[in-house]
Amino acid sequence: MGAVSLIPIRPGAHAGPADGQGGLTSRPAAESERRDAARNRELLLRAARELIDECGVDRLTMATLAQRAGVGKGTVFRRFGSRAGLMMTLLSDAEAQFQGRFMFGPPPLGPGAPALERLVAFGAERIGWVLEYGELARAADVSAYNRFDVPAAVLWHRHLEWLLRQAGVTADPWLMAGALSVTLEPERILHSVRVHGVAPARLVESWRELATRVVKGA
Amino acid sequence: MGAVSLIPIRPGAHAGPADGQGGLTSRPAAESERRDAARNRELLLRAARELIDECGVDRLTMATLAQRAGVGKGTVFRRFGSRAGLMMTLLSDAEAQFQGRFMFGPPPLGPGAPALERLVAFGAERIGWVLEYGELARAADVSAYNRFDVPAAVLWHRHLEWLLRQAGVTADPWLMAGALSVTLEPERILHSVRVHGVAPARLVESWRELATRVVKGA
DNA sequence: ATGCTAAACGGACTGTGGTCCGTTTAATAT
DNA sequence: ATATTAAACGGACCACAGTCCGTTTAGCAT
Repeated sequence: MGAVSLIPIRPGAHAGPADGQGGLTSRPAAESERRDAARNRELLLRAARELIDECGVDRLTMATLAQRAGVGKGTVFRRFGSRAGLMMTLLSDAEAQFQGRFMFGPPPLGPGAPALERLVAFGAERIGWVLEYGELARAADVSAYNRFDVPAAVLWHRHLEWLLRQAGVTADPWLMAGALSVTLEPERILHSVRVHGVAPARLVESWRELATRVVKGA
Repeated sequence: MGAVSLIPIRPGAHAGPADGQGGLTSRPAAESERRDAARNRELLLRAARELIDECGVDRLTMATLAQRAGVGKGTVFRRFGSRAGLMMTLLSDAEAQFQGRFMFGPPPLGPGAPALERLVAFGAERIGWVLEYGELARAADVSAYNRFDVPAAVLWHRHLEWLLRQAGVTADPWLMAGALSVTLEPERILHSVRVHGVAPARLVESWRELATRVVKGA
C-alpha cells in the first residue's frame, strides 16, 4: 500500500488541466507536464505545507501562498482550480493511503473479515483519520451539494453500500450507506471532539452501535 | 400553533442587537425598537423576499439587498449580522411552526404517540420541510462547526435524544441523536432529490428503516 | 540556430461578505 | 422648544476567492 494510485480525489469539475488524471498523489502526476509547471507545482505544495504548519490552515490565503512560492496568483488557480482543490491535493496522499487500506489492506478493515466487522473497522479508522487530517479535510470541503460527488466521497459511499449488501441489508442500501456516511463527516466528528469534548473512543463505540443496529436491525 | 414564540433561531454570537430576544418571527420583536430601525427591518425583509423570488436565494447579495431596500449596507449587517443571519430570520416563521408542531402539535409528530412513531414522523416532516424551505436553509447554514450550536439545531438534537431515551435506547443517546440528526440535513436531502432524483417517499422510507433499527436494534 | 505554437504565466481586476467610523436622528429629559 | 445622548445609519473600506487576458516560454520541428 502507499504509492498505489487508486481513484482520483480532486473534484472533476472546474479545475482546468490541474494535474494529469486526477491528482491522486502529490508526485509527478501525468508525466506530460512542462518543466516550469512541475517546478511550480512543487514550489506551491512545499510553500503551502510550510504556511499551514506555521499559521494553520485557516490563515492560508491564495495570495500569500502565491507570494511565498514566488509565482503569480493565476498560476495557483491554474494548478489547483480553487482553494478546496489545493486542500484536496494536500490531502491526497493520506486519502489514497486510507483508500488502499480499506480496499486492499489486511482485515478487519480490508477484505477477509465479515462485512459487519469491516463496517465497524471502517468507521473506527475514519474517525482516527479525521482526527488527524480533519482541519485540512474541512478546508477541502467543497461547498454546495456537489460535496457528495467528489470522487473520494463516491468511493466510500460505494464501499459502504457494498458492505451493507454483503451483510444482508436489503432496505435501500444506497440511502443507508449515505446515512452512515454523513455520520462520519469531519464537521460532526471534529465538533463532537473539539467543542463537546467527546472522547474518540466514545465516537467509535457509538459508530459500532449504529452500524450493528443498521445491519442486524428490524 | 403558529404565533407562539418558542426558541430563538438565530445564532447567539455575532449579531449585535439584531432583534430583541432572538428573532424568532419576523414580527415586531422586542418592542423597544426605534421607529427607524423597525421600518428598516420591515423594508429589508420585504426586499429580501422580493429579490429571492425574483432571482433565487443564491443571487441575493447583501449590497443589492441594501440598495433595493434603500438603506446602507451597514444597516443590513447591523440588523442581521451576516448573510446567514438574514436567511435564518427569513426562515424563522417556518422554523417556529415546525418546532411548534413537533413539541406541542397532534400525534404522531407531537406528544401522545409512542416514541418510535414520533421519531419516524419527525423525519418525514423534516424531509418535507427541507424540500419546501431547503434552499433558504442551505443558505442559512453557518459554516464551520458551530453549525451544530445554532439554537434550532440544539433543540432538534435534544428532541431526538429525548425520543430515543423514551424508546429505550440506552446506547449513548446523545451521539445517536447526533447521527440521526445529520442524516436529515438539507445538504444531503436536497442532493439526493435534486441530483440523484430520489423520490421523497423513498427518503422517508429509508428514514423509517433507520430509526426503527436504531431503536429496536442489537 | 530559428521559428512556431500550445501551454504556462502573472498580476490587474471583479464580486462579495464583512468592518469601521464619522454623521444623523429618535427618544427623552429639561 | 431645546439640549442631550445612545442608538441607528451609510458608505467607504478591507480581505479574499476567483477570473481575464496580454505576455512569456518550454518543447519541438525544421
